[in-house]
Amino acid sequence: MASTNGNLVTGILANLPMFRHTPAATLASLARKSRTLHMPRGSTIARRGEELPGLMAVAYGLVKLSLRGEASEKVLRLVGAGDTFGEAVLFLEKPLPVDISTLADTLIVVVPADPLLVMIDSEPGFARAMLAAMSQRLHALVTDFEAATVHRANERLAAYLVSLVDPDGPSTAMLPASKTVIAARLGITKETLSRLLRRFAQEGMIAVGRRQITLLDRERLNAAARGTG
Amino acid sequence: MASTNGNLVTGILANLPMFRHTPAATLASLARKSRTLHMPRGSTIARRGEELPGLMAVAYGLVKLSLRGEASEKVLRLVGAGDTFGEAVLFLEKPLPVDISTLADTLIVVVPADPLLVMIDSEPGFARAMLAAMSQRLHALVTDFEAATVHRANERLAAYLVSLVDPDGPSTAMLPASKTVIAARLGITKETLSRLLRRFAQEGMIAVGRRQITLLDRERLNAAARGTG
DNA sequence: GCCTGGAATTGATCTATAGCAAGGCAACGC
DNA sequence: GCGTTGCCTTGCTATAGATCAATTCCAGGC
Repeated sequence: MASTNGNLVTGILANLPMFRHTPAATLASLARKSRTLHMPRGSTIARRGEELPGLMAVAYGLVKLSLRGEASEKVLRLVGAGDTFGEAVLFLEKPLPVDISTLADTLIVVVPADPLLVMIDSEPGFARAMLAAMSQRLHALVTDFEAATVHRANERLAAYLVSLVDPDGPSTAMLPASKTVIAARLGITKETLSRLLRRFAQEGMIAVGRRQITLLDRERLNAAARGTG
Repeated sequence: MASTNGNLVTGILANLPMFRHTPAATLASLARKSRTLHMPRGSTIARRGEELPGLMAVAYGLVKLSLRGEASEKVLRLVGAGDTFGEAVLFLEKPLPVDISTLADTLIVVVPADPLLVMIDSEPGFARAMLAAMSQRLHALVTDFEAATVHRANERLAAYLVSLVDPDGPSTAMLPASKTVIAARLGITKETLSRLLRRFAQEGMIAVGRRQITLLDRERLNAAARGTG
């Protein structure tokens, strides 16, 4: 469905870091070539092996990129409002290496590949913004890779909990998804997550209430994240 | 040390995929601004937290990018002749997330960041080549991530062994590094690697001689890599 | 040829985390 | 209210792979 509400789409694009320095006119033109994709919670957007119709920007909702081994799954990334995915497959002939689905009612802006490729050559600074975005993604992946391979489950969880809350704000945060999904994100089973949360709570480091987590002792959590606890 | 042998450097750069479509004159100019870095086996090129002086292209030798947890280490990537590293940190303010050292006597061409950034804006097609290179890297990392998190040690090893040999060439290949390093690359200990190799050999899937590996049954190896064995 | 040091093998344990099974709890429709 | 349906929790057991501890195997230097 071609968007009848160009302003909305333009606004969403304008707030993405990679378009921070793109002139308004160019952005409006890009928005006109884009379309929106509305998906209810639990929909499959694409499966491993398929292709993506363009760069995907999440306007609202929550998208899950995951790897599936028989039975269990590993969540590679959760993409929320104001974030994008699909950059890498734009510039490559390769098919998607992940499954993509929604964890909430979600609106996505689909920016087709062609105008983006044109912009890379014509719009000064855009290529660099895109490279910076991809570098960031690469960096984040390396960090996750490190967590998954050299740190243990309790360290990963501690680091994750700390990352959930604003460093100098209140110590309370909501989990962005169900504990089952969070567990898959952390590369552990829901059972292990449950046990670790209880242990942390018993040790007085956190308090848990449904999806709400309160950090009671950030010092010790940070130590635990480093394996120094 | 500024290179006194511009031809050599130009040739090395010309053979990198990302410069495939760069005009010879531009390449020569870039080569003039580059320098070479000769490091004996076992040298540390940079440590986590430091910065890199530019894009690093390996002319000959072998470079190891690794993550270190106390005691054990995980090898993220082995970079051989004709390959590059350090792209991501060029476009980001972030420090290196890995330790970098040489596993053999190595010559590196260091291409400083500034002229590359200029080329991104001025040289049509170069930005896209760079984006393609980074996409490839991202894709490879996702593949490794999947291997490390959803596949088991024997599956990872089977997949790795298959990837070592040319699909329609001879069934024999040399390990690119010591078994200790290969083990760290696969995210297992050298002891486990040793046991798995023996098991594969006993089951008639491979033959092992020092660093030489011969695949005797690719079918079963592929099955093992998929966990279907 | 003989030593010497790093790499590889092998065996004997140990442990973190998975897997299974059986509830428990909150939310929602009727 | 009261089942039904999805999470989530909790206890028990199983296991892949790590860790510890000896050897053994080479390759290179003298």
